[in-house]
Amino acid sequence: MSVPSLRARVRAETAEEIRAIAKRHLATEGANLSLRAVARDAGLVPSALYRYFPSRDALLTALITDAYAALAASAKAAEAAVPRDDLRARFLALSHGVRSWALDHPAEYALIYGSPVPGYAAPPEMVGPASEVAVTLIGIVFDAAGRGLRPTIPTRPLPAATAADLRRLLDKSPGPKPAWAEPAPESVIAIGFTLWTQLFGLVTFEVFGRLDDLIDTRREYFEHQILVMADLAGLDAGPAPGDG
Amino acid sequence: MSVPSLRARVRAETAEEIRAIAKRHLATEGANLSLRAVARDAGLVPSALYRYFPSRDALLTALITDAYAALAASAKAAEAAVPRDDLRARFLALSHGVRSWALDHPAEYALIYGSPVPGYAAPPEMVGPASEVAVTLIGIVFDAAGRGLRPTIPTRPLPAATAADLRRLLDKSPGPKPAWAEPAPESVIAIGFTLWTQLFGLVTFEVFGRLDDLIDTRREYFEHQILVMADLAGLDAGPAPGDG
DNA sequence: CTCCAAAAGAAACACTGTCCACTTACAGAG
DNA sequence: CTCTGTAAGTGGACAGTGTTTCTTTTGGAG
Repeated sequence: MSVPSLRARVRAETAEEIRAIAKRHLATEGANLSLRAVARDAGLVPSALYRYFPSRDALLTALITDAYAALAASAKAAEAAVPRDDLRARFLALSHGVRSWALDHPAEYALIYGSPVPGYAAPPEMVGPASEVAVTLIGIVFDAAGRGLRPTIPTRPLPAATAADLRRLLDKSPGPKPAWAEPAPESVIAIGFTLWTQLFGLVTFEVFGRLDDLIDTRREYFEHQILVMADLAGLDAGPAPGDG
Repeated sequence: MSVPSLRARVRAETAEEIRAIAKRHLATEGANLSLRAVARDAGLVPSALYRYFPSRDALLTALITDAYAALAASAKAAEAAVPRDDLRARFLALSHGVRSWALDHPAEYALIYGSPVPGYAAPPEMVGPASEVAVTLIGIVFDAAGRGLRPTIPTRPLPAATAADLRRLLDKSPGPKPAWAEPAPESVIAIGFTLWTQLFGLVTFEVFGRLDDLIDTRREYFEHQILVMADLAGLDAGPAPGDG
């Protein structure tokens, strides 16, 4: 079992090629992915595809997994390339990372952030990849809170029930707990959710054409709206370089 | 031509029944609407349906039009039931109107705010119904600006190009122009777009299941996030009643 | 070399949207 | 009233789909 057999390797290769072809079809044809068409392009008979994916939905699921991973990779790479002190720049980079991947892969983006597919229920192992961007974003607002940055708006008190929801979420998540007491971590998460919603709202509107005939300067508009949210959350540049 | 002929009346009736059946199918089956299944339920042979809708996409378009109208009706009715002085309550009512309709009609909501259908391009006569909610929302922030309400955050200057976009939009829109000079109407529109994006971002996340296992107290969470945006925009209750 | 299991193929089934030729039924003209 | 043109509805076909079953080929292990 040390080295995978030739059969196993060529099998993995074929599966990978099928995924690639399916992604190409998705990009050109749109959401209606035809199993038979990708089989044709793969030089296979339709039923042969069932040796690799038990159903069309399974192939779709594989593409969804890949899409989540690729989106998160784009977003996290952009965010990681920025000095960690500069909270505002980290949020901006993360946002642009999400947006640019989405614009480059609109069909795949629609697959993960568009209408849920009818009978499809996300397998439990998908919640990780699916929430990577949100987790990274929450990490930024947590860092900000840890550094004493405060929202520019007086923090609106959370409804008690929702605060309990968010606290439960915090307790369930791994990693060290926040060390500060003020503001309450729940309200920091709530602000993170605000940014998260706005970020994907902006991207979804742009990718799905809701800005057509309204906004021509897409990138400027996006950046402006993101910066407004950074203002709202009180995300600010860190101390001048050479301070630590 | 004064009174429609019997043939015309029964024809309109049949078309309406087809739409109703299609909506029922949409609600139960999800997005994959089968023309043949609709025809079966209507007691018709599949090809007979083509006397009423030239294609499946045309039927879909009819449903989309209805959905836009119904959503706008729900939102505007809720908004209109609130004293016009109370900008915050108007925004809150509009938001709840959008949310409750979306939750009651998730499949129809997905049709209009989910992934765009592959080959489909919205006909020009759809831009009106499609933007009714946004127009109403912009109306609220305009009213607020006219009454001297200001965002709680210092207004971030718009990028010049985007400001031009928004000004063009304002010039193109009918109705009286805003009478105040400060803040610039463009930045008021920009704030309206912020609220618009957040509103539909919140609703879409909830309807599409992105809040599953995260937030149980959906309504409280939604209202909190909406109120945060009202805070941001500086929407406030009007003067005490009996002031005008 | 033999044998077995994996991979690929062939064919069928039940669907789908769409088109075409044909029949039926009705509204209006003479 | 009859005649006629048009609209509505029927039946059948076509190409395409996802999926299953059975069969054939083929590659690797003993």
